[in-house]
Amino acid sequence: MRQVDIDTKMKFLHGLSNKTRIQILESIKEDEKTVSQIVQDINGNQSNISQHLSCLKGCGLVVGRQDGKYVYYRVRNQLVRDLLTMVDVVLEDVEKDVACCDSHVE
Amino acid sequence: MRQVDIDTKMKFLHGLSNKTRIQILESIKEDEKTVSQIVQDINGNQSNISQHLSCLKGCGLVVGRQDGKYVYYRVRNQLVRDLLTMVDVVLEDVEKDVACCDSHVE
DNA sequence: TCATCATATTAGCAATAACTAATATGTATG
DNA sequence: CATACATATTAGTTATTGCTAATATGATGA
Repeated sequence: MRQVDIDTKMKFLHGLSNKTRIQILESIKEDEKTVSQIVQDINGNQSNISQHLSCLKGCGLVVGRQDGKYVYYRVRNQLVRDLLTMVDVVLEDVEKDVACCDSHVE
Repeated sequence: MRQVDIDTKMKFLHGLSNKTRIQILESIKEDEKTVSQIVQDINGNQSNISQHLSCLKGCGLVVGRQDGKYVYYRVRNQLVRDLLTMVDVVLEDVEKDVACCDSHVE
């Protein structure tokens, strides 16, 4: 396996480290949305969401396209979608594992 | 797909949001190590590494076992290992994608 | 071209997180 | 039971991040 540059990797993972950003990703995981739709969707602040979208774009997690006065954002591709799904799957597994097996260690 | 609690998810993802923690995970991805081995391995500070290990344990990403005066840490299980691998895979794909297709958008 | 609407950017403040040094806990061994 | 060593915890400081409000940019259409 090739070695991925750690700083590039951190920049990428940084995209997943904030609640609002995760909410955005969940919101647009299946279909693209305009900024204002996202703002409504997750009940956020326009400036804030815009900044987070810019961050997510910088991380490569989402892409945007302008259509008239709207900008539509979507998750970059299926692989990124798969990664998001995998996070949920692994988390669920870990939760189960912790519940049953870590009790005596705590 | 079941809806994962967002705050639980954030706690989990927080484990992946720091460079030192990622270095730790990479260091113990294949085989377990003691705290001091990890400290050496990534050239870190004992207190700092210990705190990060505690964080990673809290996130469910790693587990520790005491053996005499040593504590061995390892990545929790194969699924977590797979997730770490997947991050690298997706990142690599995104990098390639950005390099070839996002230039005119930047 | 002016007014309006969608989005982006900036600046300043508030909240979190990370780091270091010092100290505490706990395990082994003479 | 005293000493040494491995790890954990705490406290204080610094650095990073996120938020909000205000303003700027850029597109549309009267």
